[in-house]
Amino acid sequence: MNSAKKKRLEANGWKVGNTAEFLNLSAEEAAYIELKLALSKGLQDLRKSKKLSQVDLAKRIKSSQSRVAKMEAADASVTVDLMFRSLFALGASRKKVVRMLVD
Amino acid sequence: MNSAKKKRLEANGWKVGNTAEFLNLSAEEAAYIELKLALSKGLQDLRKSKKLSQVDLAKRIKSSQSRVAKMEAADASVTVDLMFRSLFALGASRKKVVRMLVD
DNA sequence: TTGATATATGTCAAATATGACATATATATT
DNA sequence: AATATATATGTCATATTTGACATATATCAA
Repeated sequence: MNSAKKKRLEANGWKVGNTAEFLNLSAEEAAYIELKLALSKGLQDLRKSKKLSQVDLAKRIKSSQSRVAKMEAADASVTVDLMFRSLFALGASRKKVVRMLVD
Repeated sequence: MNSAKKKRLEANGWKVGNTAEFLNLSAEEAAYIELKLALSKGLQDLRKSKKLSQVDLAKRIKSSQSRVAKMEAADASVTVDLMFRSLFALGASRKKVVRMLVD
């Protein structure tokens, strides 16, 4: 957004900011959520590339289909811990996982 | 280790393998532990570079000195979740954290 | 449409991680 | 050596995460 449009919007009573500001997220919270999103995307991509259903993956990691769905949705109830473990269980190397995390 | 030495040791009843095998770690477990180790090192380095004590960091992340010590020791009782959060709380960007994870 | 298969969402008891605390052991500084 | 300050380690009640389950909603083929 250019500066002129920003000023115009602000003059009309709009607060202009990024997504984090909109959601009232601190920098830490935003970074954590971004991390989760990157992991959830990476996990889904990897699962699909292996032609596995969520049920298949759930069996492999000794979890349940619903939890896999939640991981892929970056649900607030799942930790990045479980997501890393799942990626490793799918055979992803650390290098590969790191590559998922760099923009 | 070369093949000849390996055979010699095996002839004497030694099992020859890498650290993961020695500790009976699966590839996933090994990757997870390596991740933790990288994070614990990165966390300690960052904290020290900011001249903060474990107590200082604990206050910032609303935890306790003992838990910070455990994070830096990659203790089994701490999750990588808390470690990522702590790094972000110290102002580390995702990019910076990722750099900690690439060997 | 109907049935089959995959994924999403809500709930909950059980499992695990957490901060707090006590206390041991380092590591300075005097 | 003595004192102060930092870090390590063990324990525990409480909080959070977990797998499991039920059930809703897609997605796709016949």
